[in-house]
Amino acid sequence: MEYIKSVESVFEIIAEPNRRAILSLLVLSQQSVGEIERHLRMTQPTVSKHLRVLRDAGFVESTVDAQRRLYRLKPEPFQEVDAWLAPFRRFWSAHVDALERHLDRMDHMDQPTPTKKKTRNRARDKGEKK
Amino acid sequence: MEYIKSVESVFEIIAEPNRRAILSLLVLSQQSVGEIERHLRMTQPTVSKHLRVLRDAGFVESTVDAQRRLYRLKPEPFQEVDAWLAPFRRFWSAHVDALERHLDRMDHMDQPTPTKKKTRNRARDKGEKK
DNA sequence: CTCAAATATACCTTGACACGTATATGCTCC
DNA sequence: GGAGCATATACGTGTCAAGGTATATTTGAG
Repeated sequence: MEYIKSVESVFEIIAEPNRRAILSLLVLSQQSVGEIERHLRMTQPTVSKHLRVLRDAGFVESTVDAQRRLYRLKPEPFQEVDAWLAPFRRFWSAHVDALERHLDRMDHMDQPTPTKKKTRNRARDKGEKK
Repeated sequence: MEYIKSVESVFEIIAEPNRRAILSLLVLSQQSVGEIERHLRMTQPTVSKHLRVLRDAGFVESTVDAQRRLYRLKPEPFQEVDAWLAPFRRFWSAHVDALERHLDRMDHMDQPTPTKKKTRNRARDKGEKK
């Protein structure tokens, strides 16, 4: 009966690490399946399947070049992510401002530590692993 | 052997629709578990479990208020998503610009329409930050 | 100390999905 | 038209996460 596959949300698409890797590669320039395969060390079927998902979700499109297919990014889904992020961005920028003010105040207190002025190491916070 | 649960990426966290709903609710104001439960029509264990995941991932933090726990957002993980999006943002804004140039050219072809010159709706523009 | 309310966790079941191997389809060149 | 490369799909398998129900934990009230 083939139910409509129900377009999964863009978030489920980018939740997969290999798909994010493909997208990050394609942002540099368009690539063929084989090139992606070699760059990312994935098997060919895996690449093809992820590309299928990405194409169905509108993240990429392809053109035919002889036997190759060249894949390139499409902007819309990224804008969707960005749009979702917008309300939170307003929220967090307030926080960052507060944090920076706080840290600036700390800078004046003491600490001759060789902390490179501008390069506050954020990035992580909880003790994640790697 | 209990492998380390390996902090899952922020993308896997926000891939879950209920979790995105919780986040969207919390961006308005902090909420107790019960309030979230009622607003979103989810069972209490489901809410608690998602909050646990969100807390472990650093998306939220909680404070105790009598028997209630009040949950509120934390900004860091959102910034992580935003950072990932950055390269693509450069990419897609180029596309939007191209589209705008295209549309501007169309404007000149005919149409004495009083199209407000400068105000093509750009929505994004990334360079926010007052 | 006991009860009740609010929240957290345990256990189980189910379904989705990512991967690998094998195979099908498509395109080019001879 | 057949050989060979590039890409797509089918199928079987294992893993893992999400939800439900039941229960534990914490806190406040009396």
